[in-house]
Amino acid sequence: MLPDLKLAPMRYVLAILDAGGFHAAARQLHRSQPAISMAVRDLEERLGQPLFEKGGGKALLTPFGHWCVPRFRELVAHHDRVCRDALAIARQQHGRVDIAAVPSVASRLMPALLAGFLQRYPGIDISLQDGHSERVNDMVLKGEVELGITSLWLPDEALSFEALLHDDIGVICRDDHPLAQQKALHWRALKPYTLIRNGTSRLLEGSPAAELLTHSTLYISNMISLTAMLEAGIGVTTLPRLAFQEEHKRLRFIPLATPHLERQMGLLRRSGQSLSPAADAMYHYLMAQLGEDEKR
Amino acid sequence: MLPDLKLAPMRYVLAILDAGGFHAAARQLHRSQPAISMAVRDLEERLGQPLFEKGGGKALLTPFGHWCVPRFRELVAHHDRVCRDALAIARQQHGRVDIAAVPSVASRLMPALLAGFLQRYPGIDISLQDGHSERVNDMVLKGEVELGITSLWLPDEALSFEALLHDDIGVICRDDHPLAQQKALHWRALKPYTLIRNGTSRLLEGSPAAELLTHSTLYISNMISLTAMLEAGIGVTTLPRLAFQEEHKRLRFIPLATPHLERQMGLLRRSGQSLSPAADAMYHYLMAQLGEDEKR
DNA sequence: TAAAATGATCAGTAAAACTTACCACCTTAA
DNA sequence: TTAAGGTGGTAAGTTTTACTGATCATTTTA
Repeated sequence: MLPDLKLAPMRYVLAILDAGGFHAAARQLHRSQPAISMAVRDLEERLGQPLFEKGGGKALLTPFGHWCVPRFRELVAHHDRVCRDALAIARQQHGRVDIAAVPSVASRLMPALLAGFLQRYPGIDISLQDGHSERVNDMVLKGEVELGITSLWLPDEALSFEALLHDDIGVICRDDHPLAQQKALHWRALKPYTLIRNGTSRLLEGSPAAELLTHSTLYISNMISLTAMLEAGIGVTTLPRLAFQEEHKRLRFIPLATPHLERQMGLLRRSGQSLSPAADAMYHYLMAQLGEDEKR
Repeated sequence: MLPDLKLAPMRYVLAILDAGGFHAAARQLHRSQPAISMAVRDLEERLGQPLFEKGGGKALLTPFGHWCVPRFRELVAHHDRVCRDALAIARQQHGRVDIAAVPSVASRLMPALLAGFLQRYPGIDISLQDGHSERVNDMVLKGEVELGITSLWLPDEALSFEALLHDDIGVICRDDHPLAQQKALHWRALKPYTLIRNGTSRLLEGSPAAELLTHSTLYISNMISLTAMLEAGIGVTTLPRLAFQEEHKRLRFIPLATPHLERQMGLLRRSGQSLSPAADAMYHYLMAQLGEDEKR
C-alpha cells in the first residue's frame, strides 16, 4: 500500500530546486547527473505523479511537485535534526548524568573533579546529590542516579562496584587532647577516652577496635554537630580521613595504626544496564582521575 | 559529518520493541532475522553507541536507546504521514480544483457534472466561479483557476483548448411574436424586428448576419434584464442554445438555419503547465462526460 | 537434561544505486 | 547558418547494499 519513499531521492529533489537544475544538483551532491535523474524518476513512479514538468528544458515543478516539496523539506529537516541530536548525545557532546556520592566525597573530591569534567565535556549536564552509603546504594539500584560514589556496602547481584581509592580510618580529637601529638595510634590507646560514634563508626565492626563501640554512649549522625562536640572537647571520634574537614583548626586527625582500617571507596553502577553516553564519559573520567591519584 | 541514517533500520528497531524481539520483528516485517540483526548493528555503528543491551538474552534498550526510540517513532510517523498524504493527492483521493466557466455552462451543465464528479472523487474540493469568456480566459492565464470552460477566444500560445461541444446560435422571441412558430430561420427574417444585442452577439461577427448588429440600438449585458425585455415583447435577441433558459415559458428558441452559427465550447488550460492530480481528474472527467454527450 | 527459545556470524546472492559513455534537444554566440 | 555549451534522458556495466539460508553460542523453558 505505502511504497516506502526513501529520503535520498527527496534530498535530490530539494537539491535540484536549490541548485537550479539536475546537473548543478549532481555536482552539489557529489553524484553523477544520471543518478539524480533516475532517482527522481523512481520517486515519481512510486508516487504515481510527476514532480517536474517534462517538456521544457528547465527543471520546473508540477503543481503536485509544488505541493510535495515543502513537506519533503520539513521531513528532511526533521530527519537531520534527529540525526544531529542523536550523534551529539552519542559523542557525549550533550546529555545528562545523575550522580550520587557520599557526603565526604561530594564535598571534598567532587568539586575539583566536576570542574575538570565540565571543561572536558561542556555540553553535559550534571546532577550531584549526596547521601550516606546506603542511600547512594539505593539510588543506584532504583535508577534514580546512574553512578554512585560510596564505600562498598553489600555486594549485590544487581550492582557492580569498581574500587577507586582507599580511605584510612583515624581518630579525631582536639589539639589539646592527650592523644593529639601522636603520629599513630593503637586502638587500645582510645579506651580511656569518651568515644563519640557517628555514621562511619560501623567501619570498625569486625575488627578488634569494635570493642570500643560497645563502651560508647554517644552517637551523633550530623557532621556539623559532631565537629562541634569535638571542638568542645567532649570526646574523640573515628572518621575516614576524607570525612575529616581540615578547616577545623583545633581538630587533629591521627591515623589508626593497629588495626589498620580503611574504607574502600569506589564507583557503583547497575550491572547489566549499560550507561548513557554521558554517564559513560563520567565513569571513565572518574576512573582515570581517581585511579591516577591512587598511584601517586 | 552526518552519517545518513536510513529509515528502514529505525523501523526495525521499533518493530523489535513492539514485537518484543528480533525474531518476532523479522516475522512481522517479512524479513529474515539476520537482516534485522545486521541492520541494527549497522545503525548502532553509525551512531557510535549501541541501542540494545548486548549481554542478556532479551532485547533491552540501553539508556541511549531509550533516548533515541521516541525520536525514531516521531520521525517514522512523520515520514508515513507525508507519504500517505502525497499518495492520496497523487491518487486523486484528495486535493482541490479551481474551475471557471462561462455562466451558461456554469448554471446549465456544471451542476449535474459536478454532482457526478463529487460522487466519483469524494475527497476532492471544487471551486467553481463564472465569468464571461474573456474573464475565464484571463483567470486560466493568470493561474487563478486550473481549468476554464468557455468558447474559444483568441488562440493563445500559453493556453491550450480542447473542444467539447457545439452550441447552436438561435433567436429568442416571445411566443406571440410573428417568428415564434418557425422551425428555423434565415437571418434576413429578423430584419424587420428590434434586435437586442447582448454579450454573445459578437458570435454573429464575421457572418452575413453581422449586418443585423449594425441596425441594433439596444445592448443588454445582464441576462435577467435581457429576459425581462424579451418577455415584455420589446424585441428579439440571439443566444446560444445553452444560454437560453427554458424555464421562461413565454420565450421561444428558434435555431438560425442560415447562416448556421455555433460557438465551440471547450476546456481551457495553460499549456506547458501540467495539472494538479485533482484538476487532471476533473479534466478527464469532463472530457469523458461531455465527449459522450456530443456523440449522442 | 533435552528442547526451544534467544541473538550473532558468515558466505553467497539478489537487488539497488551509481558511473561512464552516449544521445537528443534547446539556447546562445560567432 | 553552424558550432559550442547548456539542458535532461538512456543504456550497459560495476559497485554497493541489503538480504537469505545455514549454522553457532547462549540462555530459557519444560
